[in-house]
Amino acid sequence: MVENTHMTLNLSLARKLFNASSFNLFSLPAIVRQLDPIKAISSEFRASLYTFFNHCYSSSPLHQDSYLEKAKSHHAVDPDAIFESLIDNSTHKSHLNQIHSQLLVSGSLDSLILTTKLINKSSNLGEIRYARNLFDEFCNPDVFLWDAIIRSYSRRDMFGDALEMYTNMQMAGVSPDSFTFMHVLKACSGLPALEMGWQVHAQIFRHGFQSDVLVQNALVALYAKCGQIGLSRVVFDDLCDRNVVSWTSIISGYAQNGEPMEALRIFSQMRHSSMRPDWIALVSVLRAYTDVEDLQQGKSVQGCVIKMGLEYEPDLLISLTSMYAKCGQVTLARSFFDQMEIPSVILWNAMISGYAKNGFAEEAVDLFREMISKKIRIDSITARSAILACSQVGSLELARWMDDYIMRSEYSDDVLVNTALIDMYAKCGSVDLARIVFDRTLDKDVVVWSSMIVGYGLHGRGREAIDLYYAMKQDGVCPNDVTFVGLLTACNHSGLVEEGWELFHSMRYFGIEPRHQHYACVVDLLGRAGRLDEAYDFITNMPIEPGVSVWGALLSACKIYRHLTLGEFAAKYLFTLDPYETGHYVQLSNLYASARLWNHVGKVRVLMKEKGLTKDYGYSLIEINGKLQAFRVGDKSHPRYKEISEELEKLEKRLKEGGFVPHAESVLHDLNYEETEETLCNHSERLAIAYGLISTPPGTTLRITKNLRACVNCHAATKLISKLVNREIVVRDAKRFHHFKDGFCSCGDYW
DNA sequence: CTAGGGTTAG
Repeated sequence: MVENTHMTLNLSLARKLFNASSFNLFSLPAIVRQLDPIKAISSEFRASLYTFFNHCYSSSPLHQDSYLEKAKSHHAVDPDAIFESLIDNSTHKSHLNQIHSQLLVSGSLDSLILTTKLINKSSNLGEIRYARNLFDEFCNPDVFLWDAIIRSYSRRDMFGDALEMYTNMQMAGVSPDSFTFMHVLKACSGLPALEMGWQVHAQIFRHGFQSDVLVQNALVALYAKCGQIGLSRVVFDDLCDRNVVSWTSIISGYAQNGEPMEALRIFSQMRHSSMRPDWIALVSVLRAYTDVEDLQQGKSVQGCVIKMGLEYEPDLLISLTSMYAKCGQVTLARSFFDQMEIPSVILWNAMISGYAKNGFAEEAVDLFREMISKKIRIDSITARSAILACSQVGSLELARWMDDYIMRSEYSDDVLVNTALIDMYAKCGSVDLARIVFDRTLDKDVVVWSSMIVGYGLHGRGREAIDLYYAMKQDGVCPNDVTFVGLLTACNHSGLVEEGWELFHSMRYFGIEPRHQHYACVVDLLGRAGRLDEAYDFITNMPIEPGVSVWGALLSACKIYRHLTLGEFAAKYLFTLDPYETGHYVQLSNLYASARLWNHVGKVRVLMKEKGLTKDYGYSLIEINGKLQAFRVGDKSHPRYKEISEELEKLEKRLKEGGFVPHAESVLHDLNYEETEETLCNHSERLAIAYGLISTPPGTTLRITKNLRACVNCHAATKLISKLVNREIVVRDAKRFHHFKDGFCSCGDYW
């Protein structure tokens, strides 16, 4: 039979080829192509060929179950189909390379379809340059090929290149399709480039895509990413055939633009329409609830998740973890975190940042360490969250460890990570180490400069903060509102009243509108100079309603200068604005105590009781050999308590000999001073110092962290101690750092 | 011959 002869011929040819070349899977399509032009092939022939394929595939690194399935059908012997399957199953650039050369051998390269597939696969494997090379081999790419290369760039976040290819495409006279617009718009939102987006929008009209759901959805996302949520809404409202993506885009758009309530409103509209949300839609909705911090409602979405059987969707677990972590429900968040089996950086980041944000800094650091020991790849967000946690722990040793880790990681040049390190060192007590990070940071942006300025301010090194500000301007970097918060704080903490006043007024030259914090700093400045009436005038002339920070600054100043009427006035505002903040009551109580108005002190205590407020007990932490030890008065649980109290007695004796007299008011009226900062502080600071003295070699700097602000007595005592024992003592209180040395403090006795 | 939307952080 003729057919049979053909078959035998072809099979023998195939065998010959098989034996001749060191045969591999990739040459299979070329062999099959040699078998052409046999179109009608008998089932017997196919069976033989199938055995052949089977042999090839089983010895190949690519497992082709899907292909073997296809091979049983008659399409299997189509070489292009084999190529297609090979491309689909490639996992490495070397595979693509072999396929490419076989395409050239078999003369299939003119098949745009296969090349498009090859380009798409290259970009999915991250081989963007290779994809571009493939593209460049074509003289007349069609729209699909253009789409493939634009998509490749866009998906790799190379938005500029994507837009450049789009321009080239237009110059080549190729008409875009909906996919072109989709990817071009994605590139515009990635940059983001609103102007370009507008131009593309016009072209979309010209090409008649105004009711194409794909393109319109991309427009909704574009305008949302550019902060033009109103325009997103217009596009969304004009869309008659909305799908689940349209709804998700507008919901997440509102959530991203700080309008979570509107996002949730649209979600309920969506539920009233017959549109069923999928898991991505639910992720967006959860994000909106996260911003609203409405746990009750968030839980109802969790119910929705379970009802739809999506509770094992990994990304929904991430969103639920993140939502609960952000709302402070870290235990609940942890239970979702623990449910997830596949490792995901985003999930770990959500948990770490959740811990850090809610005062569980140690847990955050532990989780970060666990991540490293489990060899889970971190990203720059992990690094930043972990660094943030370290700055809250406050241990300089931990800070050093973190810096060392980052320096050896791929994030040593990451500007955002370095900014976090600067902030961390400053908050862990060493502004000089912060400066080293600052100096090694390349391409300093305004945030890097500002962090360093804020750091100097925190430590009362106002001169250096101001010098750095001039250096920054010299460097051509424009200050922002945060820069000025740092500068003004620095001036406050260093007593640079005139400089601060001038800086405040220079803000308008940079077009920066002062915010509450800036006004509070000025009030603080004037207050420090004793110019209380001026401070009050300043407040009454503020263009914005004075808030807690402003009145708080005034009250502090009144306490220092014992200005009763003005202090009471400020306190009245504070109690209205923020009735449950213990600190304000303590401040007022201190004001009364300093004026020896003991019955007023008592009244404040009653006021606190009525509100159900309890005082925060003071404690001090000291870091010894990288370990933090906590002290509060009367706490005898420390294993070295006896030695500590002996040292303390010695210290008190030497203080007395050195002429230290405790603040008279607080000693006189034991019964009434219960709520003042003196009792709250409880001199835990001195316990920590005593422990530090007996646990470290002479001359070692002591680093102490307190939860409250410095109290007058402890501050005076610590100054003297630093001189008596010849040690530098660094104390971080709730607001700032004090560097005690030779009987002086860097704060100049004003805080 | 391609999917498109989302999650961390600031």
